[in-house]
Amino acid sequence: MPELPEVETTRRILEPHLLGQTILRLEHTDPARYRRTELAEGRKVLSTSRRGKFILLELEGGLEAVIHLGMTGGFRFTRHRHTRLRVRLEGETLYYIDPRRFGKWWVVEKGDHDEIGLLGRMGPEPLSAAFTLPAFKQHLAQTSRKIKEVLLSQESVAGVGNIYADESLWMSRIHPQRPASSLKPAEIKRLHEAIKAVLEKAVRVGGSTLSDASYKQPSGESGYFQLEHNAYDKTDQPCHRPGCRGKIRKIVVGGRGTHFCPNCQRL
DNA sequence: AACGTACCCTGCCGGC
DNA sequence: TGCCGGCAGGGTACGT
Repeated sequence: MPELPEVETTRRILEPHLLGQTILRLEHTDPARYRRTELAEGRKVLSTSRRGKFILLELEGGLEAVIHLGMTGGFRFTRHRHTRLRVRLEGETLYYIDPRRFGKWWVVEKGDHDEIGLLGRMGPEPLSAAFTLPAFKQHLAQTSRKIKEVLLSQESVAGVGNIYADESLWMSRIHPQRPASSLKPAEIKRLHEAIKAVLEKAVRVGGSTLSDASYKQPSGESGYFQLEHNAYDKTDQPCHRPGCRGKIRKIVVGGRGTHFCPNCQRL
């Protein structure tokens, strides 16, 4: 589900439930996926943050819980059939759900991310000042990989997944299969701005809840960005760009379903 | 370095 | 109605 806007929405909703609270127990039966969670027990949550698609909880005692939601991970405030882990707090229980079990938890010494390789090589946060046009330009110049694959790799910019890659490329009128190093300065500038605009808007409306509803906010409420999608999941529908007579097509890029307008996103 | 493929899992949808 | 293949927001580990 969860790309940057969904993860950030989740973090914002959880934060007031966690700050200053003691994690009494983290109950689960899968120590391979949810690692060293016993170290968090009995400790207070000092702060919450997000890096790309990871949620980070700073804990007492110099520890940190790192959570990746995978494809179908999320939280609920009430019991749920796909509960994989229960977070017992002083006054309530949070239910971590994950039907496909691609999500993972780690409890580590704060900042010790050796075990989580992606965290170490992840690019800048797209909604922070660290995501500069010159740095983005330089990253893209270094590789001939397809631009969509580069966006999904997390290494040039953090937190962009399949939906927001398609939406950003549509907005900037760039074909998903263009070699990254072939993008012209004006195109990179459009893409840089599109990534920020798309993610900002999506965060503002609580992310995307698709028809299968695998992502919802912890209360069960939907996000609303799916109403603003222009490419993702719009196969065969007319392109929304004013004056464009194209029709959204679906292809496979980097093994992922990819939606784009062949008329205004040319190879 | 750049691809391709398989894999980790479960649920849902469309076609037959 | 029922079965079955295909597909899904992510990421890793292989091979060539």
